[in-house]
Amino acid sequence: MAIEHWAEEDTEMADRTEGTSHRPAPVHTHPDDVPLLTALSALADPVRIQLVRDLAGHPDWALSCSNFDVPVGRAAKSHHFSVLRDAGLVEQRDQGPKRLNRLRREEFDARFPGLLDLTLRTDDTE
Amino acid sequence: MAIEHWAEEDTEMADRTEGTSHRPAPVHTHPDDVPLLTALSALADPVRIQLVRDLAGHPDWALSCSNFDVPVGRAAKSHHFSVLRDAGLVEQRDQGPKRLNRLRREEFDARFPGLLDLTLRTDDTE
DNA sequence: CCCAGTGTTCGATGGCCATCGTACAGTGCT
DNA sequence: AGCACTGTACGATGGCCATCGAACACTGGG
Repeated sequence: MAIEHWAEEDTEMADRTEGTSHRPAPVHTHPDDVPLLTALSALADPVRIQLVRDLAGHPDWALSCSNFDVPVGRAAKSHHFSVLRDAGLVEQRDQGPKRLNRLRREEFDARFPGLLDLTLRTDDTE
Repeated sequence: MAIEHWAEEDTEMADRTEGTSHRPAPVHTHPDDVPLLTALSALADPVRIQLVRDLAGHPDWALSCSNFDVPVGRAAKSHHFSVLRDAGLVEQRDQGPKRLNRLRREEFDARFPGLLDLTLRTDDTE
């Protein structure tokens, strides 16, 4: 299960409609291949929760990584997106120099029913 | 929100200046007072997941701490139960030298709908 | 009263992880 | 070409946390 249909390789050339990328494509993990512990660990971080929530508040592919307003530097932010990809929470697509993001709502919810909704709608009163 | 109703009764000793128990009662946190991040962090640990699952497989108050078969020493186990208490996942009650446990299913589920069920029934394929 | 069983606390340790700064690599624009 | 922008890779660092061993505290029973 969980077929990665992404296969993009550093093909030397050929003009493509939109795909000619000499840049390593982001590695994705399908939610079906994600252990529960990985999913929980991914969401057990304040910055990543904020990223997910922010992402949920915008249309798919609307936000590039730099558009997220989190109190960490670029390096850490990049790391967090990597974690979110590995947890099957985020899908990324390159467009120009930017890396657009999409929350994998349905796929993730199919694997971990309710977890994403919980993360999005729980009001953190403390 | 979250009233702790602690009226443990059965101690015979009439003379109670303040609980004849000479042992510090376990400190509990009601799920309503638990931030999402705390709940997720509590469950983002393999040993604690195992504890919760094991607990769910037995009737309330059926298991004392030593009855759980996890690959850690007593000290670490005690620490894990402390974390679970702070996350509103476990309630403990002293009986003799033992400390009996109960999974706070309904209260926790009311605060984080689906999270506990998810933890209990997700099959970890890897 | 001692003892065995149970659980907590303490200090120490090792490892993992979030973060930073910097350097580097692609991309598009002028 | 050069440049600004975007994101990643790398090494280092600091902190948090899971774990252990040992010491301690409480309980009930012989």
